[in-house]
Amino acid sequence: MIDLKLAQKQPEVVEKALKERHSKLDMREFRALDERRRALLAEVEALKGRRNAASDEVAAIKRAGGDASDRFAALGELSERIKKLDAEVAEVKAEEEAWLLSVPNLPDASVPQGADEKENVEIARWGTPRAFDFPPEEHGELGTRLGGLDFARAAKLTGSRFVVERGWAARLERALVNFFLDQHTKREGYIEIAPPYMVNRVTMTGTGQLPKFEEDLFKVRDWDYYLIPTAEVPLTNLHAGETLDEAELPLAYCAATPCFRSEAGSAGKDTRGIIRMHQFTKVEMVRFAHPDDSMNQLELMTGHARHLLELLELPYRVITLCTGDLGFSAAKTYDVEVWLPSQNTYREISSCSNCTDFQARRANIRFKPRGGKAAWAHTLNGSGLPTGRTMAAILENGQQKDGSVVLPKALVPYMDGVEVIEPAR
RNA sequence: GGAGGGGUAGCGAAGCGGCCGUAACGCGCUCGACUCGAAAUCGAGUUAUCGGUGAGUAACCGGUACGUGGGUUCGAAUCCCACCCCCUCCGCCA
Repeated sequence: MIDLKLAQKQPEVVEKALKERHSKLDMREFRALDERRRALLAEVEALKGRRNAASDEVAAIKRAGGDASDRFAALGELSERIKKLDAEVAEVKAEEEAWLLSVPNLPDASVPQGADEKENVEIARWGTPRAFDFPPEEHGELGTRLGGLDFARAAKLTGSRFVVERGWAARLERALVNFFLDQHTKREGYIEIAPPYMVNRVTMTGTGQLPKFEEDLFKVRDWDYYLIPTAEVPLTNLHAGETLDEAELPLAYCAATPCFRSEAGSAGKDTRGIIRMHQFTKVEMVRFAHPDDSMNQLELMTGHARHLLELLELPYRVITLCTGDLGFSAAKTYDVEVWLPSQNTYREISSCSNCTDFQARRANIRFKPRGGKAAWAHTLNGSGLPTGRTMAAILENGQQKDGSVVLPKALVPYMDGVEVIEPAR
């Protein structure tokens, strides 16, 4: 949520941000609601002031042993008017709140201007895509041929956009989770969390998935619970409603969880392989930072995601999302894209964002300097990394002419010494 | 699922329908006194949020908040209803 005061006092700043993001929201709607709310509030507060004063008088009379019942009729009428006005204020306030909740975060000044993903800016590249002397096989086919991925049975069990992993693939999944978590917890100082995979509506609202993106979520029937689309949701909300000690910052968490996404609106996209599933496993990094330090923290955290790909010997590039392509909660986002030989292109494998105070304001996450006043903390999140897309990249980049796959050396200890996945015979 | 107890400031906790929300009391925290310094002791201070006036995140005036949402009442932390969470016990269960 953006700052109410900012919208009231510097509407031009919000207006500019909305324009940069190519949003259709109109500040005039907000202005009308805000003015109406304040007018109603002034009116009802004056009436309440009168009621309070009168109540004090009644109390004084009663204490003195007098009879104040002749005042009750007029006061009752006053209370009725207050009740009606209160209801009106609540209605307008709810509308105003809904409007504010639908406003995306303000892009950071360093974010490049642009309308859509075509105007994202590449800022770094690592590794060289391998030259193949045979046509590289797509990872879904490859994984199926090697007996690790089973889309047919997943479709039988559930439906499309699910996969069954068998043998080496299931083992590789577990190896990747352990490898990622070990890097984060042992080398980079993240605290490992095992959170709930279902959260309530308030939690989903805190990180910005609700109310706007309900159709992207799986909802639990008869409960106000949702399956998490990413561990960002429970991790960021860990400190919802809390005031952190400034000395604790930056605070870093990581978690490996399944992620559930309805993928509404992406019908027909990425239908092959395991790039876009309804369920996938991801290790997520979340950081709570001091406002003055959060942009440094974004660089640091993006570095953690990049380092994993370097250890896995997977070529990648990093892009800065332009204003038009930024996610709802983010002020600045780096996407890390891994090389996929079968598609002859880089595909997103990690998205690292600084949400500044946008989620903190929704979820009420603050920090307090010693002796100072509490302020909104900044929250950041990034993938580090999803197992599925990483597995896709490992399979495609490591494939050999003989149909086998050579695994990255860093994973061998996690695979009980297995270096190559051989075709079954 | 059943029975009972509870939810009030950073924490613990008191609170006969009006004199209790700048919320008793205790702890903590901040500042000061004492001290070479510290501890102990003593003194002072210490809720958040919204609206108005205002250049002001200063000051002043007012509103709101006792888990959440309703209700009763001239007036609710206090009475009634529903829901949420925590604790104890019972049942069921991986």
